[in-house]
Amino acid sequence: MLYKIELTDFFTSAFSVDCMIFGYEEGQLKVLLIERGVEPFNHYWAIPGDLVYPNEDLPDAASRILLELTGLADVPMHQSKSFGAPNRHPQGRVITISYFALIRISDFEIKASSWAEKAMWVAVNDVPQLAFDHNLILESTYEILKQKLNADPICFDLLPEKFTLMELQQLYEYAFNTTLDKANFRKKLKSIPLIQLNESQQNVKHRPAKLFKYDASAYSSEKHDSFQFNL
Amino acid sequence: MLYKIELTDFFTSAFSVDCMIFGYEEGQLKVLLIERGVEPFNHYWAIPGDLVYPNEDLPDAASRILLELTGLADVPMHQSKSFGAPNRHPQGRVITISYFALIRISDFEIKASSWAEKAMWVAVNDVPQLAFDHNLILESTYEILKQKLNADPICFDLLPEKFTLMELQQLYEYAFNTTLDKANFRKKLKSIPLIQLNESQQNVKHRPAKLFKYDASAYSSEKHDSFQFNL
DNA sequence: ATTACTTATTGTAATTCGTACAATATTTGT
DNA sequence: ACAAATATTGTACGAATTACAATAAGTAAT
Repeated sequence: MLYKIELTDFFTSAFSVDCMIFGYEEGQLKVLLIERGVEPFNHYWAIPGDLVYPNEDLPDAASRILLELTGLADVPMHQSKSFGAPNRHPQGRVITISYFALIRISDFEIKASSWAEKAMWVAVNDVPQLAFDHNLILESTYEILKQKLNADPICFDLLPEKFTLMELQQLYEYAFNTTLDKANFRKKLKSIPLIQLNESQQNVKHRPAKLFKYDASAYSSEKHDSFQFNL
Repeated sequence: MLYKIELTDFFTSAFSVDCMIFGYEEGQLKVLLIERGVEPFNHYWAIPGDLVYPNEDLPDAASRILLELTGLADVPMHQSKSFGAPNRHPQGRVITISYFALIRISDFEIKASSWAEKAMWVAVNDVPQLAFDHNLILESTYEILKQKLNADPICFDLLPEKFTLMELQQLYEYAFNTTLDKANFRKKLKSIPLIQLNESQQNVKHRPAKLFKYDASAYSSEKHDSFQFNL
């Protein structure tokens, strides 16, 4: 640098959090978007997010902002990545820390408020051009989600509490854009604690499938070596 | 909030990057630390890191700061996690984005400069109390490193260019604190493009092992399905 | 040169896991 | 009762994993 920078020159930035909320509905993975009602990017669709208060912790900010913009409360979020290109925000230097969560769409009611004009679930494969660098954030966070889907049994956060094995399989087929063998998929599930209920699918024109529940407490009481050494 | 916050109230924060540089030497995984020569936390050991210039991109800042403090240049870094507790920095609100890299210790010369009094390689299992929340950052980044070691062939960034299979095995045994069967370890390596050289270990009091090289270009020209579906 | 010693490297057998199908079972609707 | 549709289970084969054992190839002392 050619001139001396004072410490106070550094304290001229802001940061935001962006909350990518994933849900699964009608056989599609969807993400919750809002329509902005303020400048910049007025009337653009965007990932719900806003500036963090100067004294607010990041997870608290994520919860507050998600609630203010979309009405969603009590959604446990995970940190994703941070984005800090100098010109990503037209009003100044703003770094954003992105968070994500998986929820059951039917368990929540979304309601746009504050400066969000609308809130809507959009299929991840059908997302329009978004405000700021939000398309980049979305792509990047979707990759992280897929990694997690592969490593941890978080798929059950997306499905209804009672689900058929076929629904579970279709979620994976959709997320990874692949097809899986029914019989072999079920063999893989042997390692997961699923409880078969005495209930069946309703209103189908053929043999109904049994409904299952995921036994989260049984899973967490097992040991799960993360070490697999795949190279 | 009980009072109105102006937009300018948000632009009162700063952010930093912290660079966790991992190396492997004498059978130990080590991390590069500096001794601070400034307040706050004067004379504490710390992860090399500093405030980002208001117009600087994050990866550029990481490279600049690592060079200024430790003399390391041309080290490709990956983003780790971000830390933003409101009181993590005593002089104001500072969010830090942590980066990490793996290097061959012998390929670089470290030289403390700027406000770094010293720079030193420290075994990850022998790290003292650090400045700020750097112990937390270190633990968290070490976990991410282990994940990556398991998923990608990045172990070769830590080893010398020519290595024995036993050295490779010991790196994994050390990183994951486990023991592995020699014969079975080698079978796993069948899926990795290794080139056996016409050279052997030197100066050992027993049968010397053959030296190998990793063929990075062969690996990158192969297909590597990330989808494994472990649940 | 011969031999003991130490570690490198390869081999084997039993078992489990992954994969591609095929077969059977159970419900709906005619 | 029977066809239609999907659920669920089974089988067979090869690949991968695991726990050992056996062999090979150097060093160092006799």
